[in-house]
Amino acid sequence: MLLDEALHIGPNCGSCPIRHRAVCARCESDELAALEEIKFYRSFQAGQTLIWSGDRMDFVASVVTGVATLTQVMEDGRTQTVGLLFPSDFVGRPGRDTAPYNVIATTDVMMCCFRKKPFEELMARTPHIGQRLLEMTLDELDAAREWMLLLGRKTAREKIASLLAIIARRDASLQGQVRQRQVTFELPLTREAMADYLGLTLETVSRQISALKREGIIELTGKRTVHVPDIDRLIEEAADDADGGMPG
Amino acid sequence: MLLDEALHIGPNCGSCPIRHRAVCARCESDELAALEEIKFYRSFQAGQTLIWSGDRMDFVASVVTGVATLTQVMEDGRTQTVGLLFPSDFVGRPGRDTAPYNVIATTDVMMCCFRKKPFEELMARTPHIGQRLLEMTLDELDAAREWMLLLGRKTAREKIASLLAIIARRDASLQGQVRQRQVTFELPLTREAMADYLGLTLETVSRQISALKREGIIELTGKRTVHVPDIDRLIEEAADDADGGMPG
DNA sequence: CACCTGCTTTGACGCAGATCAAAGAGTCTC
DNA sequence: GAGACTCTTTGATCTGCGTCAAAGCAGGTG
Repeated sequence: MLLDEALHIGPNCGSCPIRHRAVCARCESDELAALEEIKFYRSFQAGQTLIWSGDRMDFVASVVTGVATLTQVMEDGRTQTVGLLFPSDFVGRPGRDTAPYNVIATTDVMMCCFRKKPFEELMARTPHIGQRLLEMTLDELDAAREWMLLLGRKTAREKIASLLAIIARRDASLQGQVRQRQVTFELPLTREAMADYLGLTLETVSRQISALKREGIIELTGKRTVHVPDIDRLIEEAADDADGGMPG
Repeated sequence: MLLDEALHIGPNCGSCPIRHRAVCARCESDELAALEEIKFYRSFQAGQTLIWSGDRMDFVASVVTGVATLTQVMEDGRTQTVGLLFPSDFVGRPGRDTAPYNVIATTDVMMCCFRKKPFEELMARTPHIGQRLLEMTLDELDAAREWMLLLGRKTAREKIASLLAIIARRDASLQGQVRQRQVTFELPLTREAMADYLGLTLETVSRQISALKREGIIELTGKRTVHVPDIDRLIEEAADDADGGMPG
């Protein structure tokens, strides 16, 4: 299924689904042409580790379709996910050559990769790429800090509600939808992956999801399809101030 | 005392203590001259809130001396510090005009401020500033993600040891020291500020510090002066892999 | 079909860290 | 130098979440 998409995406940036959100968003057609020269697609299956922490990185990349996680693992096995990568998110850091985290596909994933050396040279020549990357990095920093509040101070229930709200929001924005009261989406993560992201155990994740279900805040079809009858109630459970961190 | 320093720092970037680490690090002399035109110094006392979350920000700034925190506060008062600002660290975000966090001085602080509008214009013209800011933002993102591991997965004791190790390291690097087995430094934070950064209560912070003292891993003179007889033992307690996150 | 294997749910119990409470220690003011 | 204030330490108790254990529920395979 993902391979089909790959065929459709082809080598032409003009028809790329993340053209206007990714690191290339601000590029003019000549800059885009230069990027096309050094890009290549790679696809991965759900569960595969794309990049191992400590490995040499000879490319940087954008997620085109699918979801991946950035995770850190301590020597004794304790695991913390430090970032969720959705379509248009950027992987890798210009000017560094070993990966600091594991990157793991949690669904099938398609990546648009650029060889690192030429990408860095291109960045030095074309300010639009660096500008966009700065913007995206600042957004990621904000997201990381929002997550620090979650990890440090929220209860298990608030953590789950926050995660569901964030996935619902990203899912909607990918489809360019306006904000709606009801939403339905697929969970791109196993209970264990959620636990790793939320700083919980998988048992606690399961129990809290059951509790939200019991109280009618969410409805499940199978284990992975979530329906939220009233998004505001979910956001209330997340204990975020204001609007739950809508882009602004 | 800080006011004395302010007099000494004066308008001349050439003699600035953070000249080679701050956002202006890569600037040539003409770029520096342009920055000097729009800069001004402000100093604050320990405990003062420099910036309130939600406030309009009409400047960006570098910390010259002292330490400040970035903190988020939930509606019910739960507080999480999401960043420590040491000398040379940057505050504010070009292209955004309301502050997302409280910025609080935990010691007396001197800031080198730039009016936002002219700074943004300057950034558009001089790539060196944007490049350096990207580099610094990527470093902050790494630090935020390291902190996510701490908040999500470390024990109270490991959290305290990690914080002490980080302060010791930043303190040493500010004085350009090589790595030594023994170090002594001042804690720039109250127990409560430490708790807010570590996702703990102040009582737990106090208990864990007492425990580390009892076991000879640290020694205290007064409440704030910490002597570490063997930094490697402290890093071991922090449960970081490898070298405890030395710059690399 | 029976038997995997991976993911999830639910239950019983224990503990690290939170909460509540009180007292010590340093500094400032009058 | 007595009182007030802030910061810190220490003790007693409580609780949310982790740990350990077992069973349910797909989907895949011979």
